[in-house]
Amino acid sequence: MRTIGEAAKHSGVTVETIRYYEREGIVPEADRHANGRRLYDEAAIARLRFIRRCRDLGFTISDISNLLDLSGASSRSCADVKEIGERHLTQVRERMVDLESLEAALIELLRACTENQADCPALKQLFAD
Amino acid sequence: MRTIGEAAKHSGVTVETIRYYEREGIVPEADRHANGRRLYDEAAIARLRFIRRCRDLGFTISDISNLLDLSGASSRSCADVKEIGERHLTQVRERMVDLESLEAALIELLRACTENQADCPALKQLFAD
DNA sequence: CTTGCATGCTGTAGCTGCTACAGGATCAAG
DNA sequence: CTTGATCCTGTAGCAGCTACAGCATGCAAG
Repeated sequence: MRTIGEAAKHSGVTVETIRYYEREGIVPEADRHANGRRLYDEAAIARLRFIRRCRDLGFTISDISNLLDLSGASSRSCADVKEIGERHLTQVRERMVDLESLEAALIELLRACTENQADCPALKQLFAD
Repeated sequence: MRTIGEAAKHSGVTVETIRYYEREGIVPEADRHANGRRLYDEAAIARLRFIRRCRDLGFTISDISNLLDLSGASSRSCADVKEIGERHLTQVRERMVDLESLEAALIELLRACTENQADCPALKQLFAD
């Protein structure tokens, strides 16, 4: 059984964030030592690491809660995981498309804005009726 | 001089958001009618429209404040605008790169996860040491 | 045995950029 | 005069943490 600091090191989740996850019910309440300090076994640390990886993959906390539930359930879990993952993948791709049009718009905005002119064409465009 | 509702319609910024911008000092305090209601002239509405367009381009409120300041200043403003714009463009491109590796990681994660198996390979991978 | 630093605890406020009320006043039309 | 739209202020909520304050405890060095 490890302290919260060690759990943080082994999971890649900060101490503050671990406590936040517990407060929000994203992970179950940790066991406590007689002195009141939290204690983490390997399963609890694996759960934190799992959350960390999911966050790195951009999943929402809500999705992660569902994934954690599925990891407990046995039946159909692979299909459900796949569904959550593909929905997220779709959202990632939508964001990429958004960023591409953003990029194009920014390039277009700054195109005319090359000289050290007082009357900036970019500002003019943004202020136009 | 228009009411806040009309300013909202003409600028594309909602009534609530206009009040929020004022509260936060992002736009100057609006003039008031004798009855206490806010009044907006064309310049104020153009400012709101400007903010709206900048937000659509993904600029932060902090950048937008700077851009608004520059639109008042005369000297060097085009070079400064260009700098803010290009810094933002760089960030947009960084986010695109991030999303691309996210996409790749998600595809890889879900690759093995095709069958309706009970022991989901994706979950297994996320839980691994 | 003491000193002092690291770590732990709870509780609360802040970040970004809004959005959504509650609870009331006022206006404009029928 | 009534009704419904619009306005006002003030406050709380969203996501997902992060950063304290203010205190208690543990552990190693001297």
